Amino acid sequence: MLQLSKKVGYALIALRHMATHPQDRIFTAREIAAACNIPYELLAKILQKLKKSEVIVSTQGMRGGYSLLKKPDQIQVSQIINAIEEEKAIIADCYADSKENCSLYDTCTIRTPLGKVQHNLDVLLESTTLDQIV
Amino acid sequence: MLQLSKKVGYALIALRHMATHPQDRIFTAREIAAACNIPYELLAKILQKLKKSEVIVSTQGMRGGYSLLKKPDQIQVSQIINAIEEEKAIIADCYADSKENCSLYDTCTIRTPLGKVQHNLDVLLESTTLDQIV
DNA sequence: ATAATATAAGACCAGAATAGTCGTATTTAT
DNA sequence: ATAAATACGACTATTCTGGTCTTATATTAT
Repeated sequence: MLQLSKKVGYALIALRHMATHPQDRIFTAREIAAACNIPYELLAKILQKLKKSEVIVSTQGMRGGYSLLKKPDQIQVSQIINAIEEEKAIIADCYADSKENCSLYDTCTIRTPLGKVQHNLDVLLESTTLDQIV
Repeated sequence: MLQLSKKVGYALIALRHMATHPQDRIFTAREIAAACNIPYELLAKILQKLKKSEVIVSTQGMRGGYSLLKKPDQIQVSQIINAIEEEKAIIADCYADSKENCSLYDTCTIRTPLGKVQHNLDVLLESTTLDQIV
């Protein structure tokens, strides 16, 4: 519960691997998988998602691979999470879908405060960048 | 991902229901379930966990039920989560279990920073209390 | 041109976690 | 005694996740 998935963990480890080497280097998925002991096929999909989210760039074909698009201090943890866990609300929405179900009042007073918690969480994850993890 | 479970949501909704009524009232699980449109058996187990974690108190037998043990501003969101999701790490640990797996260096540099994120998350959830959600 | 090496993409499966149900025991007021 | 409530644990079904496999496409070396 409220735990980062293994995929996000793998993403962080892989990005860290890239960040701790010269910035212009190109890394193949296979190389990172071997170095970090991550299942290759799984990592390949993770890297593809990171590419779609413009965290890294790829060059296809022989001698291809991936490299960081931004500097580590420009890559937010929230961005990495969102790249892999495509767009879910961090905090659950209110489950009651009509006024009568849950509340005697007209205004839903649980959705908004939960949203605040979510927002605070967002801010926290946005303010943490890759360089703080490397 | 990084989403509160439905159970935690139900717990929050139920506690909110109790907090918006006179503090000395006793609520039956069935009453709350009906009012908040939550499956009764599921809510019953949730309330039992909240009782074990001393968020609410119960009186057994006929005319029994549950009532808040503390005032809403004394009930932390983190306490509610922990009551239901028995003791899990919020942020993933480092998955590499030996030096060779992940890093060229001796010290694991990913565990500690992630721990910082986790700590910030803990602080956030501890500093949010039920009264802010009601 | 052809072969080799790489990303790209999607189907597929197994195991874990979650949500929800059911049955039964126990407590207590009437 | 009986009715109404909590207490507790087994069970099921569904969803999520991690991981694998297959195929297609792009690029480069030869």
